[in-house]
Amino acid sequence: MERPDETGGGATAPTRGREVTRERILTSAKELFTNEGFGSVSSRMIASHAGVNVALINRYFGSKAGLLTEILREDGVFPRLITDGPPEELTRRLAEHAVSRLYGEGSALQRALDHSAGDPDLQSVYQGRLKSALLDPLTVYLGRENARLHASLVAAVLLGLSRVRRVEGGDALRTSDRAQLTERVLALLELCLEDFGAPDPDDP
Amino acid sequence: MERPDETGGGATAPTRGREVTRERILTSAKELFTNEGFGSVSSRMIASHAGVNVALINRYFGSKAGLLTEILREDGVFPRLITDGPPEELTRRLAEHAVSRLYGEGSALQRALDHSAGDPDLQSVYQGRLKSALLDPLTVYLGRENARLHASLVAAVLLGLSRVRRVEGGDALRTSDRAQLTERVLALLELCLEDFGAPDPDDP
DNA sequence: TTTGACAGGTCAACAGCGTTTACCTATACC
DNA sequence: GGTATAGGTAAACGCTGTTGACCTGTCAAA
Repeated sequence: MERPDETGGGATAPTRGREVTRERILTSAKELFTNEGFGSVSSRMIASHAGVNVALINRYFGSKAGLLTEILREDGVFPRLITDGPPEELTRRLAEHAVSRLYGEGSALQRALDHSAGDPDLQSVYQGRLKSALLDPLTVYLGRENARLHASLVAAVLLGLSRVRRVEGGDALRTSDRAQLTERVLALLELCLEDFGAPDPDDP
Repeated sequence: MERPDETGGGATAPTRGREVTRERILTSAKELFTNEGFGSVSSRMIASHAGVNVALINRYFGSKAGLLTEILREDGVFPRLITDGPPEELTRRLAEHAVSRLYGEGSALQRALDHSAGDPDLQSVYQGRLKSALLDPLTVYLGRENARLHASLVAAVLLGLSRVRRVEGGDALRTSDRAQLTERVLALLELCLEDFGAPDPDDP
């Protein structure tokens, strides 16, 4: 289990071994997924890019989808977005993040994977991720009646935006003034979170 | 040992022939895609269900994705939703349609294909369809400044809802009163269409 | 009636995929 | 030195969508 390499005193980086191989695969997969998308990159491509045998992908990650899950596990921007910062600015944080994604900012990996969303093999990965990275923390964070429903509406707006961007290439959603767009998305999110049956709190 | 086809004078339905075979494939594919989704249904499954040779799918439709394109070509609910009815009720029509989809109503085929959205092979099919069935007609229909942007926002909300439903299984989005949900979606859509820079018309 | 053309259908193969199985090999410990 | 074992390998499995070569039945002209 332990790495006898460093305990032995030798400082040379090993080119084999569990951790090294895992890392090689992760790095190559991340790079290839980013540039080509999940569906277009085969296990054999990843393996050969990593200089590693194909079978090792399944040995270490169970499956190609498992490899992606592992990659995504490290990179959770939404939970931080939700909890980091004052609650009254939650919607603004989310809106600005969504708009920045429309403008092609944000993680290249994320963009590539948005592009691959819907692959049958990724279905469950994406479902789990949407839940664990957005719906669940947001539901908990809201912690009020119908929290899940409000969270789902917010998620719908956020996901819908990135989906339309994918189809439209972002052109249509970028024609207008960015600040205006941000405000509009902000308003949409706030409308999602508004209590049911309650009148507009700004308009008593 | 079939009898001579209608050209021979007989009125009996032929079991072979270009149109018959095409129709058999289309029918089987529609049924299988509806029940299993695009990605889970193989060409060979379609062929055997239709009682037809696999190669004929590619002969008549070019590819499996081409077959799906042909199926979708006939079924355009959104263009009708947009143009059929008074303009002032457009958002209500869209909202009610979206909510009915959340409740599992509407075309089973559509639901199944939502479920398969994102398959790499379907990417272009879906992009074309979203444009031709929703974005383009809506843009034309709005026909005002920033029409494309407003249409994109509407599309984002609609697509986002169906996507979250897919992930959540529709549970979260159905917990509340349906009428309330419809009103909320309606409000979201109206907010999408609201002119930029214009103040709330209900609140002069 | 014979011939030829040709649309429609069949079959087997191709290259690729993700994944699994059986095997080898180099290292670590007794 | 012997041996257990983690790490790595090669070859296959069953599947996919797709293709090209080959039949076959029907029709039209000779």
